[in-house]
Amino acid sequence: MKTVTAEEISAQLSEAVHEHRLKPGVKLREDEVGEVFGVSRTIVRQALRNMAFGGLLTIEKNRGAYVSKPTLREAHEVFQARALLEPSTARAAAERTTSADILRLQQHIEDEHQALDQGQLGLALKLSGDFHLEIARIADQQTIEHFLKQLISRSSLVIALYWKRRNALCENNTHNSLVEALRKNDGSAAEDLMTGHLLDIYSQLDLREHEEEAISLKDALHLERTNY
Amino acid sequence: MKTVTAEEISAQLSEAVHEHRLKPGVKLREDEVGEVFGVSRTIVRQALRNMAFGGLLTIEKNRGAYVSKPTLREAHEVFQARALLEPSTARAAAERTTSADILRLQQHIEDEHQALDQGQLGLALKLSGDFHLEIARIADQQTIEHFLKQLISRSSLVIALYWKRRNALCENNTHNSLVEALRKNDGSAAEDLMTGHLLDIYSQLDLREHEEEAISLKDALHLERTNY
DNA sequence: TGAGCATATATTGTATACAAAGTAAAGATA
DNA sequence: TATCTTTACTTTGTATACAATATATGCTCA
Repeated sequence: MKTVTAEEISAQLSEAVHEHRLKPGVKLREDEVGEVFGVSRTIVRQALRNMAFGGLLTIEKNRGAYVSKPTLREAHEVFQARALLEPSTARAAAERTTSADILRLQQHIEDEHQALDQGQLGLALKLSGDFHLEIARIADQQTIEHFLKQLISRSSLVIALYWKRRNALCENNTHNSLVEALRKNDGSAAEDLMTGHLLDIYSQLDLREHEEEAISLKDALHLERTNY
Repeated sequence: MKTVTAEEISAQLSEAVHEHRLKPGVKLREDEVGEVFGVSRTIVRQALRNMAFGGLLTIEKNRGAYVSKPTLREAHEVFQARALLEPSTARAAAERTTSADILRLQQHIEDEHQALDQGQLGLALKLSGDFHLEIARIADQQTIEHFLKQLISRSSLVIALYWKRRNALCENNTHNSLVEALRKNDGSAAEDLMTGHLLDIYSQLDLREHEEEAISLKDALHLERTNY
């Protein structure tokens, strides 16, 4: 009988968050998670703490672990950080891309399209993120890849909260253009395309100030009462 | 009686690593650490895992936690990542720097000089790192600051392993110039100075291939015997 | 009723006990 | 003497028990 490690648990949970099967604000009880994976709370707690370190979960003392709800400020920061890391990484990748890499990237894009056609929005989102990670892998930059993994996960949370048009994930050719630039080993083009691509995503978010969410239902009802 | 948290332990251990009181390769036994801080292994393990996530420690299954020994490759990657993050951050900081910030930075530099004068190389190194973090704080970029914290810690490991001149930490005016650029809210200058500063540190590392370290003393003796 | 309080339950936090793996020391054999 | 094996010991890995805290439920009293 194979024993499940904390890393495997956090990987699976992260994937679920990334695919929006676990939405921001959802609580992850230690017992519950432990039962699902057949391990004790000891292991679960390791997994949850790891995820919290990457910003995917927020652990409130004595209250538990919740899927993070990035604030507007965090949303901005995540994309600002990506804007610093990814374009240069794309440039570096372009100079090292092999034909095997191209095949893999094209497969990625294909999978993504297929997921979209089948209405699996979450899966498509996950694959789209993996595409970006793949570029960091090609650039052979493990440290940046490590950071990017966290940023892309958090991007997924941002998208869950702030995406403008909920139902229409627009078809996008940028990934294809990027692959083409990589294939031609054109670093400058890859860098520029990545910069534009990130701005594109960023601009599709609704990052205006939202009215503060009601603290509780009770308070919300109070509010209504005073207003009428 | 105040109870010590995992975060406090990892903070203290990180500081010790940063100041080269704990050198690369040193093992941190759970019992030992727990005794020092007066907590059980449960808490210690949390602290150690957190540090491992940031790359400061390396945990080998069933063998324990060791202060990381960055490879040459990792050394390069750390400074490449810093080169992507820090210049832009310095620029952003310049546009938001207040006179209070300037005072704090100048205090930092003064403390650093004092530490150097007193021969406290480790402390000086730590303060120098904090200077860089302070700039990220001024830029008001928590996400980047979080990453930078990890990168700067790892830089300290890199310096411990690959610094060219062991005994002479050269006096350096770049930090002063940077403060001056920030004071004048001159973003371009700050960005350029930071770029140069990082290259400067980078160039003072001996990042050529070292001969592979002997696996063990025993093997080393074997080698000698066959050579003579 | 409804607010405040007391009790009960559920959930997380920490320490400890035991299991599993690694390490070192002593002894056996060639 | 050198290598291999066995044994004892040390250290880490995991589960569990208990403590502390938070949440929910029911009760009292205005």
